[in-house]
Amino acid sequence: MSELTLEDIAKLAGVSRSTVSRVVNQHPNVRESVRERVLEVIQNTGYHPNAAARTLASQRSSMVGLVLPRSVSSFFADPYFPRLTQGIAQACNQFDYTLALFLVGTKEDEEKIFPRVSRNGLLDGLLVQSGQLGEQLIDRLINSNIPLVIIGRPFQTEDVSYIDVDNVNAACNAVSHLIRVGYKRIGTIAGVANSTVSLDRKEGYIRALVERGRDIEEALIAEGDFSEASGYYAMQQLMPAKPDAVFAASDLMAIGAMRAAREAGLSIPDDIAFIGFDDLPLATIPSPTLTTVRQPIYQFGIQAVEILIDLIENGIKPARRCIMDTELIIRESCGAFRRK
Amino acid sequence: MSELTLEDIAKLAGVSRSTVSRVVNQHPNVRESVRERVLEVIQNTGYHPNAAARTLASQRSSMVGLVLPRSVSSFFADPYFPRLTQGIAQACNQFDYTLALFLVGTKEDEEKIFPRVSRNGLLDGLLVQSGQLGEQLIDRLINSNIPLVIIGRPFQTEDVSYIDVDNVNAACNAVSHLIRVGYKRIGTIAGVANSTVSLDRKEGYIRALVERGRDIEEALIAEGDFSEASGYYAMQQLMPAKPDAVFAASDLMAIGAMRAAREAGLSIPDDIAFIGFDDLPLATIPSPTLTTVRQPIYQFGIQAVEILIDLIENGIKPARRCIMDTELIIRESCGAFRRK
DNA sequence: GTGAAAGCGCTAACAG
DNA sequence: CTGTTAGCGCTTTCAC
Repeated sequence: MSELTLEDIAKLAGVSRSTVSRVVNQHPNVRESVRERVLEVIQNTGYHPNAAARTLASQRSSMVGLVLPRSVSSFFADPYFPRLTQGIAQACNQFDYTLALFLVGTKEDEEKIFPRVSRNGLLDGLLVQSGQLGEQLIDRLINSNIPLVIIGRPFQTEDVSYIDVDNVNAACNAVSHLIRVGYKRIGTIAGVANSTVSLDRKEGYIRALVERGRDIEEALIAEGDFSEASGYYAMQQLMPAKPDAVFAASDLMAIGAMRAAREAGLSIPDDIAFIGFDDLPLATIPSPTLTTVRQPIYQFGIQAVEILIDLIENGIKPARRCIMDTELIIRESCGAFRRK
Repeated sequence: MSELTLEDIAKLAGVSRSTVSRVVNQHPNVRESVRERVLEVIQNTGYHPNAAARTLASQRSSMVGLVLPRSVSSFFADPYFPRLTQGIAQACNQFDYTLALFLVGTKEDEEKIFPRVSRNGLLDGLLVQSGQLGEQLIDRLINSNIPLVIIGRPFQTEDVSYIDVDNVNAACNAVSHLIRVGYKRIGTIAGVANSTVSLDRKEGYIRALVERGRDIEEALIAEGDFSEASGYYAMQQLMPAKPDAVFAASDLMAIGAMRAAREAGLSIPDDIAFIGFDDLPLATIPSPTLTTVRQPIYQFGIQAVEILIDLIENGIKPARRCIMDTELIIRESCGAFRRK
């Protein structure tokens, strides 16, 4: 089919190239009759403007990139990322942007990818999942001055646009709920310590206990990597401290922890209660179903894109911030329905 | 930083634009000393060629698209897709291609996306997940003559490059295994009927039974949509027919079915055995662990990209085909370890 | 409202 | 081996 150019269409419609360009770009200054004629030719020929030429001339590609850094790529096992990606892709469709996906596995990948994500790289803007410590990619990107939205609170927050949930409060609420229901020895399975999410959720856990005058016991704090398996192992570590409730920093870890508890002969939530974080669809599958902190993951993706497009179209200063709400979804695993 | 052009670098290095271009593109015809000098300037300035200009001039973008059509987008809940995407992204990194991701949710999305994925759309080639009936997008794409690799056997197979596993054989082997272990009333939970995967796996199920002279009972055949929940419901439908083994067309459905069986008070694999398909990481989590047909999902992605690049660089004729091997992974749920 | 003309930054013959 | 010269297909002033 087509290898048609603007010039060809212009000739066929009996107008100049500029006029066709105006029609294509919905520019107002075109006589209605002319517009119709041109549109018809475009229809009939199945013409589509050449994206590269357009990008070169207009300095706009209508493409944004999503960068999922090193530590994250393996997390692709966590439904969180597909869901986030889906929200982002959905928003891109809606706003007529194309989404480029960069999974950064290694330091080497990072080098390779850099030219493609920095200015001149065919991208109008960038979404970067972060919150990792020592993410030097982020610093380079910030310096390169490309519109950039960080997903998850970054360590350095000056002059950076980002979107996040209030992890501290969310975690604090979840743990407070456990206290309210009557649990005494509440443990937590935190995420890897080099990320803001993990730190914030752990801080929320601590805050809830401190607010009620409870002691913080190191033996009641374990660490996982957000995976099911890590939740399972973390729970085994917690066991000797005899927790009667556990707040896990992700649903997957909560589910792994429940598995460990069940294997150890504990009954949920009578012997031990659990609360997770995310509210993935699979939270409703185990029995008992999982009480968890709902994050609006999909909305998160949509928002991120909206902010990015704002940055692209209206300049990157001042930095935009967006903190989204969470909600404690009470199901069976926290014992609220039984103990009360 | 940089808004530098080839021209600038040329001036700084005291050579012509073409020479710089040659250096950048690793063209051999450059004197070593000159190359070094140019390279140094590039280093110092942090110059990166403008991708749009390059694409326009060379008619190559080094970008490929991955299209996940309508029916599939919701399936993003199935770890299969993230895993596949990961393989593809990995291969793209390796071969220095950028990956554009298109999640087609609605018919409307399809229209919007079309210009961006057809010729002129900034993409050198396309990977399309398919095997759906009535995927008219595919036909349009084939006609548009863009290098295209279909992931999953498409309905129309003439002149199309695709990559798939031998689903018929794989399913047949799985079911034969159940027969060998001694199960008598083997049911299946098939996928939605409008896809080649579902059809092929169901055919394999039937073939295995027929080969052993067994009857096909409609009441032992249920249908799901590959999700956990659909496996759960399909199992409930199967229950009245009293199957003593079930082959499910996906791990997720197998897990859902096992949940239903357990709730009905059946013990696995003593009362009823299960085999899944995919071998997702979560197949090892339930107890008993899930026997399943392993697909090399990640490798699948890598292969697909390799074929696509071959198509891009060496022309799209003749169509390439690639059928990958599967492997039956025997764990606990099929009862092989107990019954024998 | 419309056309002519000048690039956007790069690649790729073609001479030399 | 290197520089000169055309474009790639489109957007965007600037006149008319």
